[in-house]
Amino acid sequence: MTKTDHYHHGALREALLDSAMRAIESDGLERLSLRDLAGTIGVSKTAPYRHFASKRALLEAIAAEGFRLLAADLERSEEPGPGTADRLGTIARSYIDFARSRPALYRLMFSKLGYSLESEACRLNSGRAFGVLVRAVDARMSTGWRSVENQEAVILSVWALVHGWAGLLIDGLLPRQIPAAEERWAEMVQAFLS
Amino acid sequence: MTKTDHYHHGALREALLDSAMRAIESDGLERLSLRDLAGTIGVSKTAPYRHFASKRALLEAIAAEGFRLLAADLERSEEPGPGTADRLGTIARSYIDFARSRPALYRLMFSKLGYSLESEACRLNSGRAFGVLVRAVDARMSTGWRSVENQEAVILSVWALVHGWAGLLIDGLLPRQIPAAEERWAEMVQAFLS
DNA sequence: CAGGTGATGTTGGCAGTGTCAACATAAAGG
DNA sequence: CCTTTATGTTGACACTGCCAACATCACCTG
Repeated sequence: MTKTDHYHHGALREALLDSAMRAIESDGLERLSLRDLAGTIGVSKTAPYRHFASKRALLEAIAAEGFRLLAADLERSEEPGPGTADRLGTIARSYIDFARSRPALYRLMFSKLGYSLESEACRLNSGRAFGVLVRAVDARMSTGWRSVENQEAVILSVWALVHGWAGLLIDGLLPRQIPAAEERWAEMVQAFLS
Repeated sequence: MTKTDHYHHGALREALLDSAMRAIESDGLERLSLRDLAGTIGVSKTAPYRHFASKRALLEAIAAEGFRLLAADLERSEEPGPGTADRLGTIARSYIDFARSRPALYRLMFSKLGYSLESEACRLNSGRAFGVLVRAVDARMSTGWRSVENQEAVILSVWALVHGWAGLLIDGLLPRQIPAAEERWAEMVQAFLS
């Protein structure tokens, strides 16, 4: 035991979040163990409790981080660029890419069992993500349209469609030869908005 | 301890499935404990292992039962009756009603963490449920249409939409004043199919 | 620069969990 | 009647989240 073994880790909170996200992605959420996590990081079994009041609190923080990442991805695909033509399509692709690249995190974010909603950070960042969708649908529909109610329903429909598709994809319920799924999505929205 | 306390329960398997379904619906899936279950039923902690190889096996059986119930509901709403006009709408309502009345079960069915797919019963009954959807979309589109590929994409789109909406509903992500959600659904499909 | 104070990490322990091995009971069938 | 077999019980093990008591160290104030 050299003197350079730090008694204090220095960035345990970040290390925990990071390790936990990696762990749920590789072994599944239900196999996540705080003790294992601490062990892997090289810290004692109860050290995490100095940064998170409970396992649930850790998961809530992870979900919040997930919404932050999702919002960031969506906002990036909202920026003006080469593919500005079909902005909604681009956003949808980002959304589904996110769910696909971090399926366990995505499931956790919408589990409600329930992490998510209770935390302020979750509400804030999911609001940001939702905002991107709202703006995109707004832009597409702005050519004179009906009630606000109607608009809300359309937005939710679009969200439900993409969210549902993401779910089917990451839960392995789609036949293998449907890479065209996302393209089809674009058609659907187009059809609906006309 | 009277002599009439049966040493053998008689229908433990069914009692376990039943109690477990009730328990996950009232306390959440992650709080389900085999020992508690056994205790509530009035049997020793390891008795369940005579009927299920593991907790996971129990959950798989529950998921299978869920798909059986869902398939039954959907098939019932397929029968000729008063509301045969908009069959797809009726089926969608059944689907969403199912998810809403048994949210925890519905989540378990699509968890993949993962129960579901591996079991034969799950595959069979989810196939039955999917068949109902296929037939309904078929009927609606049969007025001369494009490729089979296209048809498949449409079916999956419809499923994704309803599935996604169910998810948003049971995870409490929809603003409270959207009871009109299901009606909007009908509009969307209609729009898409035209 | 001394010393105390608060944030961070550790040790030991408790109650609860899924699961296995060994044993007990009772219903069924020759 | 006696054995077989399905079913249920007991005891134990390794693991979990979490709490209380203690250790270490960075930092601030005198």
